[in-house]
Amino acid sequence: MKIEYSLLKTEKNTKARLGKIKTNYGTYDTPMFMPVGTRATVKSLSKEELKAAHAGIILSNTYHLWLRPGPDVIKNCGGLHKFMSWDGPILTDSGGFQVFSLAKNKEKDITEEGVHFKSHIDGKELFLTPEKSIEIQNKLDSDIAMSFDECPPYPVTYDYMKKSVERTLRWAKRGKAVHNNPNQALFGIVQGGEFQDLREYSCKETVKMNFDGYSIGGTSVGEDKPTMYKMIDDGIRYLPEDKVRYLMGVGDPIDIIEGVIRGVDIFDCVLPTRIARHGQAFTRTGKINLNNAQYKEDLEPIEKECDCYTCKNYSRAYIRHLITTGETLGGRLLSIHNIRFLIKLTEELREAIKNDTILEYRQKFIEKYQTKKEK
RNA sequence: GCGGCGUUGGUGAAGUGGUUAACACGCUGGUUUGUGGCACCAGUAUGCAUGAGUUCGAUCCUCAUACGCCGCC
Repeated sequence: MKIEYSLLKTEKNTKARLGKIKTNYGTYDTPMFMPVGTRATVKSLSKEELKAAHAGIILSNTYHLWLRPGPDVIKNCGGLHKFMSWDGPILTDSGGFQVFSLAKNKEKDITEEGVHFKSHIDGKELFLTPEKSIEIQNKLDSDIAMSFDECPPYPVTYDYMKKSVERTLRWAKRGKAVHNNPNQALFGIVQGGEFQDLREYSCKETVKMNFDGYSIGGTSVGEDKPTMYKMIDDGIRYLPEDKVRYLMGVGDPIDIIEGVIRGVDIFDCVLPTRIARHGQAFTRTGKINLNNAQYKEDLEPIEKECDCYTCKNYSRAYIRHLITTGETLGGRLLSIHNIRFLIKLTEELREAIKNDTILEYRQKFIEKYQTKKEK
C-alpha cells in the first residue's frame, strides 16, 4: 500500500495538527521529525540507536544513491530497506537540491528537459531529469518519493521565480506520469519563494495533480525568519486537510515549532547530525558548543533531564575531549542526543496539540531557549 | 679556554633599517536548516634573549653579556 494519513485533531487556537501516518512498516504519529540519512545511513548511527531515539521515517537521497552504489545494486540487494537493514519507513529526496548546487552555469545547465551537472566524485558529466529521478526512486523502493523540483536560491526576481514555478509544475507532471511503484507514495512540492501569488498558484496547481502528500519547498535558503514563516503560511492554506504536509529541510527547534503551529506535519533536517559533528548540542536553554573551554571538567551530562543514551552515560567533559581530539565517538554521541532532542520536541508538541496548549508551549520553549542569547 | 653558528608568540617557524612582524599548528569564540566537499569565519607577539651604541628611525647594523649547539686544544 501507499501511505495513509489521517487527521486526528486540529489544535484549538492554531492550525497545528495531530495526525497519523500509516505505512507498510507501522503507524507513526505526527508532527514528526525525520533524521536525514543521505547515503543510506544516518551518519554514524546504527538502526538500534535510531530506534532508541524513537525515529520514525528516515530520509535518504536519490542523487547520492544514484552515484553510489547505484540503483540497480540496491534493487538487486532487495531494495533500500533490506540493503541498509532499516525496518521502518524511508523517504527519498529527489536529488534536485544536490544537482542544483552542482550545476555550475545555472542559466545554461538548467533546461526544460532536466539539469546538467558534474559528479562530485569524478567530475563526470551527468544529466538528471524528472523521469530519471522517479525511476531511480522506484528502484530504491523507498516508501515516499519526492517529485523532482527546482529549488531556487534566495532571492531571485519575480520573473525568474514565475518561470521556475511553472517548470517545476511541468516536471511534477512528468515525474508522476512515469511513477510506477505501487508500494511507494509520491509527494508534490510547492514552490514560489516569497511571492504570495506564486505560492498560491504553485500550490493549487500541484494539488490538482493529486499527490499522496505535499511538501513546502524553497524555504531555509537564506531568507529571514518572518519571510520563511510567511512562505509556509502562503502555501499551506491551499493544501488539502487529509494529506501530509512536509516542510523540507527545516530543523531548527524554533522553526519546527513555528512550522507545526502553521499546520506542518513532518520535517527533516541535517542540522542535528551536522552540528553534532562540529561539536554542538541542542539544549533547552539553547545550543551549546562542546568545544568551549568551560566544559573541560564539566561532569554533568549535556542535559540532566534528557532521556537519550548519551545523556544517560557520558559527561560534557568526556564529549568535549572526544570532540577536541577529533575522535569519531564524539560526533556520534552528539548526533544521538541532537536527534533525540528534536524527536522529543515533536512528542511534546503532539501533547500540546492534544491539550490545546501549543501557544503556551511555544512561549515557554522560546523563552527558555533564548535565555543564553540575551545575556 | 679559543673559534664558528644560533637565540622571533603556547609550538614549528618566515622576514625587513622606516606606517598594522608572513604562514602553519595550537588556543579562544562563532557559523551550519530538502548534507557533493565534512568544513567555514573571526580573534590570538605594543613585540623579535638582555644591556649599551650607530642612526632622524633598529627585531634587522656594531659591541658586550647570558644561554644553546658544533669544532679545536
